[in-house]
Amino acid sequence: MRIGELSERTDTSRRLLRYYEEQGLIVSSRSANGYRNYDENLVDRVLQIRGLLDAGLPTRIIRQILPCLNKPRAIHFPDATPEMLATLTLERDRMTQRIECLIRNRDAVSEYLDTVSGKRREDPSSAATAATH
DNA sequence: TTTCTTACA
DNA sequence: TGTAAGCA
Repeated sequence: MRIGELSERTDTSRRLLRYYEEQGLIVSSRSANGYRNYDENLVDRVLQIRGLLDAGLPTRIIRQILPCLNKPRAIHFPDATPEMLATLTLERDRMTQRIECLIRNRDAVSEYLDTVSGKRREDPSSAATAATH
């Protein structure tokens, strides 16, 4: 498929798709006219990349861990370099921190919402206590 | 019309 | 990342 279709199917701008390719996150072949040609499996790959990006991982990390995320369970001890395991562990822990922070903020927002909907205007300003990293 | 590259905001 | 220019 061409960039337009991949863009629509992944809800990602063409600009970003070209950027991901430039960063080595995805690959493509070229048609005679120079147009990029993407494989079907790139749809899921792009979606996963965006997920990782949303999780806060920088493209350089994604580039190095994407290959091991694709071939999970398989006992590929041979290519599991200690550096990679270290970065994966670090990133996982960062994700955990983000999740915990999100949970606190969500609960704070919920509390505020409950207070407001309950017509409890006693002290709305102190209802929600937002958490920071 | 769609995509391409390059470059600026 | 968006957008614009100038091609193909």
